[in-house]
Amino acid sequence: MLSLKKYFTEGLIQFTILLSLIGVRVDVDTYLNSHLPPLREIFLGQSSAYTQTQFHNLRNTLDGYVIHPKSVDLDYYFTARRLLNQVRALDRFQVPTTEVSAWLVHRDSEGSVSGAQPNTGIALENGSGLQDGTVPDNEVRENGAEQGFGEELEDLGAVAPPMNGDLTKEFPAADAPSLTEVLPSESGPSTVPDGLLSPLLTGTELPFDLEQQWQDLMSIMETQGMEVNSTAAAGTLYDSTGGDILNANYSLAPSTPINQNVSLHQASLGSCTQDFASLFSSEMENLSVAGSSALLQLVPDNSTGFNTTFGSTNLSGIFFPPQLNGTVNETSGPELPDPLGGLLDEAMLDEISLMDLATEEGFNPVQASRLEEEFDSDSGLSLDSSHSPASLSSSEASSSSSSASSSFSEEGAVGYNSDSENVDVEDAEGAVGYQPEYSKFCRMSYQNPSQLQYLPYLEHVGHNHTYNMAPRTLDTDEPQPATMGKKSAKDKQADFLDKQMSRDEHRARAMKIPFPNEKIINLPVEEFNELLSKYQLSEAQLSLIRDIRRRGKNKMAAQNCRKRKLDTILNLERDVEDLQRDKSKLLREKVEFLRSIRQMKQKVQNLYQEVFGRLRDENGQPYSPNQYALQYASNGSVILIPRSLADQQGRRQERKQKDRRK
DNA sequence: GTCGTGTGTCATTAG
DNA sequence: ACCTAATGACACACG
Repeated sequence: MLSLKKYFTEGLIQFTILLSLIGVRVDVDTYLNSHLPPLREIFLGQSSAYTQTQFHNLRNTLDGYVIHPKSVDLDYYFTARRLLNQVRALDRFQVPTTEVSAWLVHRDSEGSVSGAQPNTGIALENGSGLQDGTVPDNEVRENGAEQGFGEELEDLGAVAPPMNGDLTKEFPAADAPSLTEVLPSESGPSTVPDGLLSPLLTGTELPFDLEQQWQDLMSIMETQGMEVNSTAAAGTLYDSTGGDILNANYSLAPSTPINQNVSLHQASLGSCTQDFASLFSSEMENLSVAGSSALLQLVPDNSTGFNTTFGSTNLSGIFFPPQLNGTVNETSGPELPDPLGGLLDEAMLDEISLMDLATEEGFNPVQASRLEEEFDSDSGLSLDSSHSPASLSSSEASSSSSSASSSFSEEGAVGYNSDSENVDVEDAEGAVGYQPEYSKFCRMSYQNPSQLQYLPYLEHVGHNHTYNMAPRTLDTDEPQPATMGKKSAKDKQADFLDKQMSRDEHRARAMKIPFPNEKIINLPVEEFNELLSKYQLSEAQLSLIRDIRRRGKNKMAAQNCRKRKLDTILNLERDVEDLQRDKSKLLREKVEFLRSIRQMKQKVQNLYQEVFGRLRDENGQPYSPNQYALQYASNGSVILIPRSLADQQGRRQERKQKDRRK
């Protein structure tokens, strides 16, 4: 089959070359299954990448280069490839350029927000609005977040739900203990109320679908569609619809939008719910029960102790375990090994997996940039415009430079004038001078000589393909150079049209063929047969005429075929250039994303350490990071669990992730 | 003389 | 069956 032969030779080879040059792996199945027409066409049908489409006919009928043969289908194909490349390059790790800024502010007994403790090192990009401590509680909720932080934090990308250290004032502690209950103030020991562990230990059901909220959060993060809801950030830290303090503090309000740039006015650990929700695994559903008494649920109490503990604390980020972060904030308390125990939500891990991979494997932005540079410079495919065409035709360049200024006709005329083959004017129909070389380009379906400026690689050609001619016929036919040089444009055009098929022309003359070869070749079959019928021709003449016609048509076909090949190569080179540019662009974007993710992880780490460092047990002693870790349950609760359990969870999480990727 | 390139031609195939 | 386009292969001319 022609299609198989053709496409599996030309088309497939070209694609192979192209794709190998750019280092792209082709998933043929993807194309075949995704109904992307180009590759399907290559294998299954018509493709203009290298097709038998009759370009010459297009040119003949539409005046040559006006219709560029560049394939739309090919463009479509490469567009599809580009998109696929983008997807592959990003590898699902495209995370919003996110910056988290969380604020921990406590309110004093008079109800005003105050920065009871100085910021302990976590950058408070927008901390000024709260640390004055003069804003009334409600004002903070309603105005502070919206005005003091919401605007400035719009650039921040991550979700940092607000914390409120004094939740109980708005939401009476009823069913569940608040975070502050397990976060006694530094001024005095606090005991964990009996009810502290109850929500987890007893499996108390939360009125809110925190999992759903978490899903929402993740979806929002993934789509980078986070929007600031300052009200939620400041005032709706706790669900106003639920009386459950725990829920109020550690869960998102069901309808609370996740904010990309949230400043945590009135921040309390309760608001960490949203932070943790971004990170912690849903597996904590089980953990909350299995954890037994070892689990401490971080819930606020009604005392101000929480305020003194977490006041003016910037929870700038989402809690990330150090092993994910790679860098530990040494200024924010004791080192907290593996604080999250790998209980990050799969989705989150999925998003950052690539980054982790990158950072852990040394793929930092600098190296990425270097990689990019190497890619650009050492791709094995130099596609700069000055280079690519060179291979195409060194003669093209030379001929362009040498003869670009001269018109085609002049070039041809000179070239053929120097030829010794002079042909006399033979018949009245236009077979004027016989200048085979001059006519070479005339029959390439480019009827307008000016179009040949686009074919510089042809200009220098001055070959004499009369090698099969009998020597005697080559001597006297061609006009003298002097006369050619003085030819008028009209004469040149006539020559242009008449001069071709030197050998056949001579043969025709020798055989006394009564009509020009141009007619023999170009007349339609009917007219051609009619022409033959008008003359009494011998069998030898008829045979020659048919040979002339056949060769003439085949000559044009060969020229078109070569031109088509050349166009295909040029288009492929151009497409490779485009793909190179796209790849470079995507690589740059990738580096930027990696950088953003790293920053976000650092903030998360800092926030985690900040929160953990402020936790106190019933004796007022800090928890050892070697023994405990913060976890976030799927129901939104922030809990303190033994590290061994956290590690176990982390391993489980990793296995789950690995399985998912398989 | 050799090599690369351009061209013409033939044979073949498919539409 | 014939015509034509397309194309691989080959030979030749030329620089």
